[in-house]
Amino acid sequence: MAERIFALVDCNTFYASCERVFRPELEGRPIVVLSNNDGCVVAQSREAKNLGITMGVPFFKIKEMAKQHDLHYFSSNYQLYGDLSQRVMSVLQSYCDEVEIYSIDEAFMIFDFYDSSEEALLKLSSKIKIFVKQCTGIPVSVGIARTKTLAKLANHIAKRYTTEGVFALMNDDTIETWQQKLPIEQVWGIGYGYVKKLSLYGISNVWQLRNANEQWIRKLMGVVGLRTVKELKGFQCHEIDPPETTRQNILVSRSFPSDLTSIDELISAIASHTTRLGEKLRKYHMKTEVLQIYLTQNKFKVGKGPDYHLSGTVHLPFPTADTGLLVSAAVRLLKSIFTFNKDGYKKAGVMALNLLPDSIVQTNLFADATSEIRSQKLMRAMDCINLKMGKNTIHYSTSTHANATSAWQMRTEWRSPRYSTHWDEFLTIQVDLQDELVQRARVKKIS
DNA sequence: TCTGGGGTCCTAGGACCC
DNA sequence: TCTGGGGTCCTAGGACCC
Repeated sequence: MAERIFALVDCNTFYASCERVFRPELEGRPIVVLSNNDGCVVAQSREAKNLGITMGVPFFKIKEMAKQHDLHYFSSNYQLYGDLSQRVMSVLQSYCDEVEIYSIDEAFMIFDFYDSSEEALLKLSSKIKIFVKQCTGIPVSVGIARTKTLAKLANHIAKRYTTEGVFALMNDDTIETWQQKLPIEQVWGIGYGYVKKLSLYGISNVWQLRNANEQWIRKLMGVVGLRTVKELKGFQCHEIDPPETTRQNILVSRSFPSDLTSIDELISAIASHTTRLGEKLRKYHMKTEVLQIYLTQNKFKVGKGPDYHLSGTVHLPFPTADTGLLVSAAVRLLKSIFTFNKDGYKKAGVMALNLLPDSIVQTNLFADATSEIRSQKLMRAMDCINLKMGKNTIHYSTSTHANATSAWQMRTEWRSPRYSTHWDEFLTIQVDLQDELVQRARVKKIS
């Protein structure tokens, strides 16, 4: 039986790389990608990181710098990133059956049917790296180890400390050297809170964390933390998650460009979020029984005392993915929890809990079967039309409430074209054909 | 003027039941 | 009214991830 080895393939500065695929002249130049509303930086190219631009920094704070350093900035273009991500993943899947797509830009693979010498593993990784780049234009790094946590660490080393972009944390000496060298915040599962807590006990590098007393870790960080420590020692606690893992919750939330005080605006926003939620439910073939909504105040406004955080939950009479039913329930719920607050609300969210696959859902005893069928037909028709003609071509009027402006709608000023998913945004290359033909004719004559 | 969105897992505590 | 053990379900909140 071959040894089980994990590889983590991670795209380098993924969003920035996606933008570069279609703008190759930006190779080597600093790029950032902005969050919704063009609020803050969510992704930076290596060159932008070198300028000191960090994840999460508000865009207005670096606008001056952008001018000075010829920084290129983009609004997020999730359709483009999502499409390129799928292409990368399908290349990986051509190499092995066990691929866990962990996020939009990374995936775990199992290498157990290969020769498990370090040399062979590195060779294979390089091959994958080159092939992904050839097929998609996206550069990736590969980390290899016996546990997921170590593979993550190996990937970090591959990215930061090697020119090849592949690295194996397999033999004990290498593991010790790097664990001594790297700070604990590089470990998967150790975030800001634990870094602070652990530093109180003098634990700052990975080697110290790995050698900490397990019972003490269990008390301080729970079973999750204990698993992390065991994985750092090479004991495998995490498996590859099967691809059909179904999600448990679906959330749609957005911040608004400005604070909203009017309930009409909020109704319109909640209705629109709920519409998205319905689309997602149907896309995943799920229904929901429980709907939760929340409103939050602007956390950056100071001196406001306790956070205004309104939330409410409603149990639906039966599981559904019908936008009409969901919207009316959400709006009723909003009206019942809404309290006026002069500073307004900055963000609203709608969440579906207790998800059920639509195949096994029993229809409500009291609902007649025909209305269920009608609802399904209507939703299918709406989804089809909106897919073909564009988002919101057909929608419930609540989401464009009569008294509401569109003050809550998102800003995306600098979005690049959706090159690979929209017919009218394809990359066009202009070639003067006449000229080209004349040139060729000349060459022919001469030869 | 301008500060993201979407998830997971685990734990503690309260309500309620036998 | 008090006493005890054991269990389930739900919710809120804390930690993390990308």
